[in-house]
Amino acid sequence: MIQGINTTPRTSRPDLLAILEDQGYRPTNQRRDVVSLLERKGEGFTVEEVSGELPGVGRATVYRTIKLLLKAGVLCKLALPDGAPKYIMARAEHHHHTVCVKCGTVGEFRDTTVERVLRAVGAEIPGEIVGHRMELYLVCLDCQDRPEG
Amino acid sequence: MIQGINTTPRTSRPDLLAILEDQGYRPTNQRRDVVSLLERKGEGFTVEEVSGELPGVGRATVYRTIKLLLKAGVLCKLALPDGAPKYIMARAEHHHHTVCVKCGTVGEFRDTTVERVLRAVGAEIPGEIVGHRMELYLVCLDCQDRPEG
DNA sequence: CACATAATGATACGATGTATCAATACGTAC
DNA sequence: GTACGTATTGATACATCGTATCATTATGTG
Repeated sequence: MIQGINTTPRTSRPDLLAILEDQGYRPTNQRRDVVSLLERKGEGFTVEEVSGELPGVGRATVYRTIKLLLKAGVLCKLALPDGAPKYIMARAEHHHHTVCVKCGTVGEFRDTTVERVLRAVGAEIPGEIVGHRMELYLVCLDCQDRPEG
Repeated sequence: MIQGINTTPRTSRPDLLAILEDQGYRPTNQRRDVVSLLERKGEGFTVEEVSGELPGVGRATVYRTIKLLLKAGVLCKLALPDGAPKYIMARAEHHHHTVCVKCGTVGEFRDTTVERVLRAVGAEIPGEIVGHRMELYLVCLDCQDRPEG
C-alpha cells in the first residue's frame, strides 16, 4: 500500500501568505518575498540558501517566517544523515521523506503500513506518543548513473 | 513482535577503548577518560555535557573520540524534535529510539515489523536505500505524573 | 633511544538558529 | 487620511554543534 505521491504533481499550490494572514499575521513585503521564493523552490532548501537569495530580507526574518510556516504545517523540516536540516513544502497528507545522500534531492512517500506499525509500537511502549520522525536515505537513480560526482 | 530491549539490562559492557585499539587507534589518556565517562553515562548525553565534565580533555578531542565511536558503531546519534543531537550507547542489534520531549530520557525498542515495512517501502522507491532514521517522541510516565515541570 | 607519525589543544571558523531592542511598517479607529 | 498602538523588522550579539588548522606533544616501533 505504498503511494508514491512525489510522482503526482501538486495541482493547487497553497497561498502561503494567505495562510499566514488566516493565523493573524500581517502580510508584510518581507513575508511576501520569502513565501514567493519558497513557492518557487518547494523541493528542498535550507534557510541560509533562501536568505542568500533574498538580500533585501534580514536573516532573522527569514528564520522567523519559516518558523511560522513550520508551525502552520505547510513546511516540513527534515534531517540529512549528519543531522543537517532541510526544509520542503508539506502535503496535506502525513507522509515521510527520502533524501539522496549524494545530491540531497528530497522525495516523498506515504505508506499506511508505516503509520499502522508506528501506532502499534507506540501502544506497546510506556508513555504517550506525541510524534515521530522518519527518513529514508538512498542513492537516487541519477546519482547511480553518475558514479563519480 | 515488539521487543522492549530497554528493559533488559546490558550484561556485558563493551570495552570501548579496546574497540578503538582494534581499529588501529592509540589508547591515549584522553580517549581513556572519554570512554570511561561514556561507559558510566550510557543513557543519553550530549557532547558538550561530556566535555564539560572532562575539563582535562580538549573539546575537539571529545568530539573526535565520539566521532570514532560513532563510526565504529558503538554509539548512536539521534535527534530531538527540534533537531538537537543526542548520543547513546548502541546495542548490537539494530533498533530505534524513543525520546521523552519533556525530560529528554531516551529509550530503545526493536520491532521487526518496522524493519520489514521499511524494506518493503524501499523496494518500491527508485534508488538504492542506504539507511534510515526513525525516532518516536513521547511523554514518559514520569513526566505524565508530574504535569508541571 | 630516535624517529616517524598519530593525537592533542587552542583557536578560529562555519552552520543553524534564538534573544534583544531600537526603528519601522502595519492595521484600525477616528 | 491621520494618529495611534502594536506587530514586525534588522542589526547585533549570543548559544549550540561541529570541523579545520597547525604548532606542540605523546605514542609505538625499529
